[in-house]
Amino acid sequence: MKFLDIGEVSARSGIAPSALRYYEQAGLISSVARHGLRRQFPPEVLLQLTLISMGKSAGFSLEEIAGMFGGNGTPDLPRAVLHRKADAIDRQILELKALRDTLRHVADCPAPSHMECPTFRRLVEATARRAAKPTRTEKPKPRAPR
Amino acid sequence: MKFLDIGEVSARSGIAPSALRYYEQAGLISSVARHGLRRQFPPEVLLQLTLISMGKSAGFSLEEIAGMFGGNGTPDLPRAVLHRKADAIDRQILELKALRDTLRHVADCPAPSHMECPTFRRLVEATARRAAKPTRTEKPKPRAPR
DNA sequence: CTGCCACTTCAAGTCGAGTTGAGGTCAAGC
DNA sequence: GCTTGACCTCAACTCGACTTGAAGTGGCAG
Repeated sequence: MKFLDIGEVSARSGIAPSALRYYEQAGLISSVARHGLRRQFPPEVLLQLTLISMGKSAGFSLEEIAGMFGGNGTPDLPRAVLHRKADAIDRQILELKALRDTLRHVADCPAPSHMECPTFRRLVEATARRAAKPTRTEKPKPRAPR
Repeated sequence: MKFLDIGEVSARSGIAPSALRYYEQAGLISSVARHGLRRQFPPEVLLQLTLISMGKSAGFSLEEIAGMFGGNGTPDLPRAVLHRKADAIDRQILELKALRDTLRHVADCPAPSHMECPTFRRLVEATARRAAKPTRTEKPKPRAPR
């Protein structure tokens, strides 16, 4: 009875109905009924959508996100995989901190060319060193996180 | 004299030559000469590429990255803008932490449906609350960070 | 009962970020 | 002096994530 019309979901989540349909097709969310033609979603969908946008902003593809939290909102993945994802996020946080610090430094450092500023180089090189260790021996292709 | 051939740059950075050419076209990096046809890059390009991949993994578009660190490797943006970018990254870090915690919780919580687990809801809702404050009054379009 | 309007489907289009393929060039090693 | 292999250009293609457009449907207001 207390289902949300797709328009409702769209309004509350800020996500276009077309995108919601797309997500449903991709198995990220699922509607439970129709009112006329209109999809009706269970209220949890709002939580799921939050999860989805978190995942997206973390650089995961919709497919990966679907893997983390299946259409039911519960993950179908083994714990170990989830922990590995979490670890990946931790590494990404480190990178983001480096980027943030670099940015702030660049904003404040009066040096004419940052490429010569030792602080700058240190910041960037620290990251380069971290990024340099290849996680997988197979497939050295960098595989952009999109 | 001590320039790097594009092949060298590709090998050291792990970025395909085609991508390097693409970046050059996009104004993110610039070659300084040719050896025959082959592009020669100054050594700083490796630093710039590190910056670029940091930016990419932070979810910035190539265009935004170009804005942060112009082709010269030095930013052409006013300090305030850079600081705002840094602040945006800080917000993203918070989101990532929430996602990571959610993931870890999901991996460990034995509850049958996470949608009912109060810890889970708290985690997600905390994020939703943060994400809910609209930064711009104009254009409520969420504008995925890609 | 009639409109209206937000939804529906399905196909096609768009945008960013590259990759791929055809046809060409060049400097280095044999 | 050839051949080879890695690069060159330019156009076309791919892929993910959606959006847009055309043509249709159905509940609700008047």
